[in-house]
Amino acid sequence: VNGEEELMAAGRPLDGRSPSVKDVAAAAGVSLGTVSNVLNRPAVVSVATRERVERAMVDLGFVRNEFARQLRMGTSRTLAYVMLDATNPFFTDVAQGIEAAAERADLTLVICNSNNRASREQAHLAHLLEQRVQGILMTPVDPVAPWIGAVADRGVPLVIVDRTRDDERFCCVAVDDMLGGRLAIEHLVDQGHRRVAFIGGPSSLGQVRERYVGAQRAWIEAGLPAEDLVALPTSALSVTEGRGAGERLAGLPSSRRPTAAFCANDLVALGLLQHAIGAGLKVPSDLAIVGFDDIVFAAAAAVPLTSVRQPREELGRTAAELLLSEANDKDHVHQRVLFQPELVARASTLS
Amino acid sequence: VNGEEELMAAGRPLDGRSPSVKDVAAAAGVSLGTVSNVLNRPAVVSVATRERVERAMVDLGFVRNEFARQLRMGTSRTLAYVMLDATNPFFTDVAQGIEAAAERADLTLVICNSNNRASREQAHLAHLLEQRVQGILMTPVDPVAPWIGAVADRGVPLVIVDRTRDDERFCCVAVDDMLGGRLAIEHLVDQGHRRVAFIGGPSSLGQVRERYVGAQRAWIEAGLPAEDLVALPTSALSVTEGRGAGERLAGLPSSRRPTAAFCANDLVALGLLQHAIGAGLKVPSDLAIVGFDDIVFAAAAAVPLTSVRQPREELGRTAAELLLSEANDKDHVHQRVLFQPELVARASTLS
DNA sequence: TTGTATGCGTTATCAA
DNA sequence: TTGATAACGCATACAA
Repeated sequence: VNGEEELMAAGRPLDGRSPSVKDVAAAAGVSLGTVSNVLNRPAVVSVATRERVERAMVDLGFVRNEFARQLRMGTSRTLAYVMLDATNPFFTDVAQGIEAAAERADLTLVICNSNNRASREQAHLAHLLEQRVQGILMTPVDPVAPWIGAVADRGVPLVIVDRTRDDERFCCVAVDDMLGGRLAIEHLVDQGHRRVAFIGGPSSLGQVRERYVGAQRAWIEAGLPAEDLVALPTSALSVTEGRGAGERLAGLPSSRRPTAAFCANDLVALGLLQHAIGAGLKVPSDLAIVGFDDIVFAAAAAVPLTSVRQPREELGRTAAELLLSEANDKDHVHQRVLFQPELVARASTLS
Repeated sequence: VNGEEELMAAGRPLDGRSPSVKDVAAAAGVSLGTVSNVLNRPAVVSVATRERVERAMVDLGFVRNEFARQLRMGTSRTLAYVMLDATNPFFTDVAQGIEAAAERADLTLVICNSNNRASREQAHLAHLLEQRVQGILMTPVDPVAPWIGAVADRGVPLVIVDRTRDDERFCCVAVDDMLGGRLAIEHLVDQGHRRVAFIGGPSSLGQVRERYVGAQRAWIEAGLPAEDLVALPTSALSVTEGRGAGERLAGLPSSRRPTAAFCANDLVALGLLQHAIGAGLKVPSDLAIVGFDDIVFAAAAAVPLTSVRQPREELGRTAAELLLSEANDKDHVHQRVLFQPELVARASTLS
């Protein structure tokens, strides 16, 4: 009788849907619980039946249904990183650091790209909450957006990466942008520049503001007149915007034209550099350029780019570790980690 | 009695777990089915109760459990892209194209990074199958890996991006790498080069092989001796490997040293360029360089890089559209789409 | 060592 | 218009 059932079960068609533990159980002639044991506590089941079940699994092409599994278990094994701009190598390096930490903890990392749009960010966040992810790392479009706090309020561990927000509800891992701005300006002043452009935007980006403020302070402390640090706002931190800024810079009357530019990131700096060279300017003698991030392409640029280096992978790794700490340690206390950037001087400022 | 129950329900603690439809129903004093209706067919429920339920939802901070939802529905609303190398701007551009198409179809895209490792790729794929994703796009480490066919056999729509494989089970979207290799070599021969290096690897990468074969054919057809197209294998397509290849190139006896290099991608080309400039070589007069992909940083390089351009976003978009077609159209027929690359000549080869 | 029964949170089918 | 109830596939406590 048992054998007959087995044959019938094995022959039963699955009409398109993928085989479940129940199907495997039927095919192997065992109970559903035994199949589950094979999956989760193989030690507890006899070798003979285990082999029979495993055989049935491969025959049927059984694949665990993660939804059912995690519905039952109540928690998922995935981490998420909501990235600000997937085309910026800085963030992909941060993601590498996160991924390394996630892999060590045997968690899967899914990466979402908000592409600098608050609406996308919000949509991703909502989706991730519905997915009951273990935790979320994010580089927000705007760190003070209310929905970020809402995530933390729901009890989902959250870590802000490369931004800060004075909030008791989550950890932040960032780089001291104000110091970065200071380093850039001190270097340019050291090199003898007395009129400098700050290029970057939009000013809604906190890191742009902070880099600018750091630059301003260093400028004032050097005893230079405030109006000689001229801000050229851009609408994004991209190569294209950098090129555009180059045009506007060239359009300034020579009396007011800066001899150096501090760009809010390397993409802008590379765009500016590209435009400058195209316009026949010599870098650094006609125009010195400092970038920010020290992405891998900065050193390979037309003129190797002086840049403010951030510890990219370490940023990601640390953020992931804080997230895991929050998820696992009952007495985790939120921290605000601030890394120190360092200036890497190259040909774009060294005459 | 009803009011009393409502109060009791509202007061019931959730001991940490997030509120479910049941909790919402209790808090709103309605049945579970009504809550579900509010979520899925709001038109069918009266305004008064709907508002009461919605109020209860925000009060409790209700968030749909995607696991339960999709367990019930049988299918998820997510697409996945298993990327080969997240730090290569080429692939992030492809991902942008995919994402655009996914967004239009109201699907969420999750990005996984195999980081050039077959084991990671396999792990990601297994996880995605367990997640019951609607479909998978991937740029495989090795297109003939058996587990790729296994995915298709399970009935999960799959599209190979930027690689080809002669297989009836899925679509491929790629660029004619052989033509790309041909274009690069024809251009270099046009420029008068008679000894050229092909730099790239590992040769297990089909696209490296194809670009090489295309180069070889064009070389032979130009009537040049086969041994004057010298292959310098690398162990990866990275900036670092490009620099290393530069050293090996410099180490060749001058009689056998090529006057030009065709690199299997732009990262290698940028590394080579960096090394060449560091070694005091003039590009292109001492060494001409052609890259592949035309990533955004190619034009901004130390010497703007001649490169073979691929339609990156279009590649991604087309792949995603084929995937959606396979997922939705009953009579979808698998296709092999091959885009034509084009050579973009810049200073690194133009004297 | 194996089988049975229950529930996770949701949607869908009924009946009321 | 609403409420009761049955799956979805899995893991587990408990019974055998």
